[in-house]
This record gives sequence, structure tokens and C-alpha cells, in this order.
Amino acid sequence: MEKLPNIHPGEILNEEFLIPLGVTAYRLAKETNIPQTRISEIIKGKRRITADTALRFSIFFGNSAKFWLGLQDDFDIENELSEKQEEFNSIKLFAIAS
Amino acid sequence: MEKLPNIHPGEILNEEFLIPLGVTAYRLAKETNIPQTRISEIIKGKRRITADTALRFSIFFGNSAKFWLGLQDDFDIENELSEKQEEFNSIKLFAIAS
DNA sequence: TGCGTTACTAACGTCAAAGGTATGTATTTT
DNA sequence: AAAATACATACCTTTGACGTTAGTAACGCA
Repeated sequence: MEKLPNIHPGEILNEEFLIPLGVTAYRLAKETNIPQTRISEIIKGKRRITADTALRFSIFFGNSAKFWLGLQDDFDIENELSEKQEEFNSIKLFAIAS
Repeated sequence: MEKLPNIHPGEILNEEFLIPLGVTAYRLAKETNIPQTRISEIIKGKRRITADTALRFSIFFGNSAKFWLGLQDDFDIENELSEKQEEFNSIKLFAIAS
């Protein structure tokens, strides 16, 4: 198994939505009433997708808020896993006390 | 439509996992290597489920990290929606510039 | 009875990040 | 030329995630 580069939600926003649809970050900011800085930082992977952001995106793009939060979750989970492998290995599955 | 009380993830942790399985918050903290305060605050709805928490829970309970983060997402989305209805109403679906 | 484990809460303190406003600098459009 | 588009940087505030420590209480057992 290769380890995927772990692509962040901002990259998907840009490459799967903005570019194909011909929407600029500026326009997205204006139409969703999100400050430009927030959009800019999300695209650069410096900021997370929150529920507020997810809802605004979902209304504008016509998809679901869970899609956007799901992207963030996947990204977070992958990052945590690769950072704390050993830590997590020490946790054992629940078992009823004997 | 009635508005559901919007149940937070900690409540589900407690009522759907801890109580039925007979696991105390104290034991969960010990076995997942999470400080007790974190568990306590999550159960009381004062703290969110993060990727770290979700992964530890999923290993211990034998389910997925996305399940736990999904609970948090659902909760966040509901809260945002009820708080910012009007704000979101002003956002319009994307349309190609004419 | 007294010690240790279990169980939970409350009170600090730190650091990261989410949020906004303001500003700067191009480029395009009118 | 003026206004709108497009994007980035800097600064500030507030929230919240995190941990450590300390405190209380109840139960188990030797």
C-alpha cells in the first residue's frame, strides 16, 4: 500500500469545484458571506472546514454540509493516524471484565 | 416537524455505550489513555469530539472514527442551522454567470 | 478500621486556531 | 480614470482543546 499524500479539503474545494466551475475564491467569499481571508487560508490548507463553512459551501454548491465536514474528518483522521500510530497500538478493544 | 432536542455526542457515548456495556468514564479514560477531565467534559457536552478522541474511542469500542466524528458533525450542523437560519437564507445556489 | 482503587468534578494554565477587520497590490472592467 | 475583481499579509480577540493538579466521595478488602 502506498501512502496517499493526504489531500486537504481546500485542495478539493479548489480543484474539484472552483476551477472546474470557473468560480474565483473572491466570488465564493462574496456570495457565501465568508471573509476572503478564510477562503484563502482554507485553499492553502491553513484552516479547517467548520460547520459554518460547510453549510455555506453546501448551500452555494448545492451539495451537503456533511460532504464538506466529511472531507475534513478524513483528513484529520489520516493525520492523526500517521502521527500517533504507536500510541494507538497500545489501546485494546473493550472486553467485559471477567 | 418538531425540533429534536439536538443530542450531543457525549450523551450518545454515555447512554448508548458506557451504560449498556457497564463501562465507567473512569475506565474509558484509563484504557484509551485520555485524561479523565476530557471524558467528563465530553459526557457533559462541554467539549467536542476531536479526531484524536474519535480514534481512541473507535479502537476501544470496535467501531469507526468516522462514526464519532459524524456524531459531532451532525450536532454542529444542527446547531449552526438553528442559530443562523436567516443568514443562510441569503446565500444563493451557484449559477454560471450569464 | 484503614488503605488503596475506583469514580468523578473543579480549578488552574497554556497554546493553537477560528474569527474578524484592515491594508496592500495588482489586474480587469466600465 | 474610477470602480470592481482578485488575492495576500498583518494584526487582534476570543474560543476551546489540552494537560496537570487537586479535591471529594464511595466502595473493596485485608
